[in-house]
Amino acid sequence: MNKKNVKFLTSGEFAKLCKINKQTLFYYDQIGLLSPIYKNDKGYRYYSLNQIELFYVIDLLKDLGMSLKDIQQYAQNKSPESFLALMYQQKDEIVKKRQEIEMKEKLIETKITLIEESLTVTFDEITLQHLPEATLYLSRNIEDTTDEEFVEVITEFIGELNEAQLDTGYPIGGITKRKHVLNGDYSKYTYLYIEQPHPKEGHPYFKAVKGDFLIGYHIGEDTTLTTTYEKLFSELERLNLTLGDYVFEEYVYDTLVKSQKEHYVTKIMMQVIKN
Amino acid sequence: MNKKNVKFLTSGEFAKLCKINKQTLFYYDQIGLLSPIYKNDKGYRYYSLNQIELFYVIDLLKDLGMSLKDIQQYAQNKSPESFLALMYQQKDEIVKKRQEIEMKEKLIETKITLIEESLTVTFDEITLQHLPEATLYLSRNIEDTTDEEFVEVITEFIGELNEAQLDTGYPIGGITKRKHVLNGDYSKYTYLYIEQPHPKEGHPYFKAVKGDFLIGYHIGEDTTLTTTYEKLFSELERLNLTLGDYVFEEYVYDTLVKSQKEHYVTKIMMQVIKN
DNA sequence: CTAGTATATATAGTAACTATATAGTCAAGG
DNA sequence: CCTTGACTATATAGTTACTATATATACTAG
Repeated sequence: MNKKNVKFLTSGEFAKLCKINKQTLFYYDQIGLLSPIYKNDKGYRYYSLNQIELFYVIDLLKDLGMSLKDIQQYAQNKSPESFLALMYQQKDEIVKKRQEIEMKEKLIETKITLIEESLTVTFDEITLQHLPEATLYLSRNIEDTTDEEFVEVITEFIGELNEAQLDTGYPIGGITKRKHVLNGDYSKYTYLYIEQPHPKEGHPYFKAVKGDFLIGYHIGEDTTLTTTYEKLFSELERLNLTLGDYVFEEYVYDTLVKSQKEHYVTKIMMQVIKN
Repeated sequence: MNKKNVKFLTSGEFAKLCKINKQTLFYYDQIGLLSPIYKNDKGYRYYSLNQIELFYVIDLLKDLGMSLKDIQQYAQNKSPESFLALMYQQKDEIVKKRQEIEMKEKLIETKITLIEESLTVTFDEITLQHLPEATLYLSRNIEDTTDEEFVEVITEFIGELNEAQLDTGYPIGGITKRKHVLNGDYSKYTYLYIEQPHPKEGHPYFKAVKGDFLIGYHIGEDTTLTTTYEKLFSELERLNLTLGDYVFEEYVYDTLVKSQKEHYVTKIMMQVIKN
């Protein structure tokens, strides 16, 4: 790229090429990050075509979280070697970034699936269903934790999900043991869990779930859960079923899609044994 | 997720969980984007675990370029249906974003390859090499364009590269026809080109290059290119070679890795025929 | 009861634009 | 030659989304 038929580009043309605001270009010139290679006596800026390469790299580094100041630090002290070092550093960054994006893409897909599914459900019906095998990632036991321990456990749990990219957009649910449910401690969870539709190798604490479940939905705040549990119990009796080892509880609608707590929907899945 | 052993989280705990600054949470509360579900009489904020889902979605939307105001617009008017619509919209966004990241990842890899390669080259040597087949993506003919037309063509060219994701980090080069080179119009390019190491299907204007090339490097500004061209010509004569149809010119070092024009390096590849 | 670590609000500062106001430049048409 | 319209410029103010600081209050462990 050079002279002859390579005319210089005005600020407007170069901005269009870079697909950014002309003012931004002025700003970059002002802070000395990306200055036109030539300024005429009237102060008009002229850029060369190959300066777009530098713009692309600035844009890349910015995208990877580098501040303009840090980028400038490099730009002031250019060399093939330092550029190479910079690229090696940023390679790790971008891999991380790509994985984040991929996770978020999965999150969107899961949310779509879940909400679409939810729209077909009649929340006031209690149904008996056979659930297929599902893999759950479990937290540590939280049956008898103090408040601080509990916070510690969930922080660790959420941390692990992010770390190992196990948060796929499925809701975090709670598992209650039969003995607590029978005791009326409906939400004295023993574990927190998150479903793993595509379980990864090399992660512990997985647990397969399958069997018959009595499924009901609670509409309203958690504090009023009792009413729905009672309905489930009478249905249990009516169908001559015995409560199994665990009850699973998870939000269908919560802060994400409803503004008022009275409209929250909790799904309750009771493991049952047919007599 | 609910009461009993689901203690509320303080602002500090929730911030840690979300991996953000506590101040940011205050800010989100202030603008009404993400408020704690409970505030005690001392003004202490308490968040529930499931509010992290909302935070994740806010974070996602922010990442996809939505402003907090726009996010709030949705948040104020939540419903499963509107959330679903939002997710469908953002799915396209994130696919675009992922492709951008993938392109930038490739860009980094290419830059690494190119710079490493360049570090092994002795710039003051002229060599005769047989170049393998390479696929180039060409611009429209720019042989006899006016300044405005030229700007139009390169804007279109760069636009196409972005559009079709053909900018892989390889430099944009120029092709000069023999007749112009013999005329001394060394940089009266007929086409601009960019190498496509992994050519995609369905794109026109591709051109395969292979054969014998006399390769030299010019150190310094474009305006002094003549000296290197002269050296190449005398080498051409010494080796009893005839100039082929095209000469390729591309930057090895430019604005990206060198601050001063005197250190720019241009690679000149003359197609030659052995007599 | 005190020390240390939380929490809160209020306000100011920052990065990276982004918009506006004002003025100079330039090429094309009447 | 003059005017019109589309460009260019600088200077400055405004915006978004934090981020830091100062000050005060509250909880908690020894």
